[in-house]
Amino acid sequence: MTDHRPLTRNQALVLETLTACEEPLSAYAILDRLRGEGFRAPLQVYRALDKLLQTGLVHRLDSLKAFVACAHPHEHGGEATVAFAICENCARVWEFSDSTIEDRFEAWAKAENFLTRATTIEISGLCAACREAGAPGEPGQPGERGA
Amino acid sequence: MTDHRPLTRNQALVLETLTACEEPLSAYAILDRLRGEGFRAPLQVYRALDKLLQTGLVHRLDSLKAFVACAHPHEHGGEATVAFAICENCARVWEFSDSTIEDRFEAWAKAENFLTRATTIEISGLCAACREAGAPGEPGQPGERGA
DNA sequence: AACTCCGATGTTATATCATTACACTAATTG
DNA sequence: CAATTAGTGTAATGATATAACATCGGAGTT
Repeated sequence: MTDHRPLTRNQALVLETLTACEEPLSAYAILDRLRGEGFRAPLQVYRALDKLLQTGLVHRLDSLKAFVACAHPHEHGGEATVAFAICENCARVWEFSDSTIEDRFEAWAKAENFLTRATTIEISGLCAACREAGAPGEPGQPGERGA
Repeated sequence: MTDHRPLTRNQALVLETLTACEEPLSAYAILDRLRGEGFRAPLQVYRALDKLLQTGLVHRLDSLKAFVACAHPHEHGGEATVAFAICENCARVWEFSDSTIEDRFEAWAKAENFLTRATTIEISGLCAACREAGAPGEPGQPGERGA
């Protein structure tokens, strides 16, 4: 299924850009970072992303309209169900999977005779570091949104 | 948290539009359906949607960039975690929740000290009726994507 | 009533995200 | 070499969402 032809220059550049960045990047943010490499139009980015998404090397975060390099590209060939936790303060992303959760979704699908094609799970909130630092949104933290 | 002031005219119109429709609607589709009621600009829709999303009467489906009326508006005040199954063929949406799944997410969050604010779960695939009808995408079905 | 606050509204313009259409290149394979 | 297939470059456009600004109207004052 996942055809493993080598990455083209554009695909490699886009993947490198995402891998080098801690945070998700929008397609246009990727474009801006690659202008020095000759990128000029959004399509150059979107086309590379299409391929990288197909092969599971990159994920799209719908809730952010942004893209991240896969944290575990070797582990799944784009098959497994993955959940993302996204810090609203620092924008970092944690990628994890849970077989119990997968089982429950499968059970629901079986009961409803629903044929699952793709599952998107995104959790927004505050990561541990940002909570400690008293990032906005943490209840009980002084000095924020007082009025 | 969920303040229950009555809906304004614009909010009520947007909610009625979504409730009357079996499928999710984009903001611009809602706008078009409400031009007869005097709607002229996207903001009129987006502002009503903001309120309806806050109160949990409407959900946004990130994967479709579209909005649906909540199927169980009385049950949760916008608090519970809900999963959506979306048929790629007929566009209908099933809304369900599963306490085991919620528990697993909570367990992950606790272990990582992550403060969850919102959870988005969207499953794309084919519903039972569309599978039976041989909708595109169903493997083993004759007459589709032969070449 | 006059005053103030706040949420909602109407309108224009603009920002952001994504795709269509078309012409062309390069590698693969019969 | 012809045919096929993926990829590329460019311009134009479509689709989704928000910013900025002026105004309105109800609720609670004083």
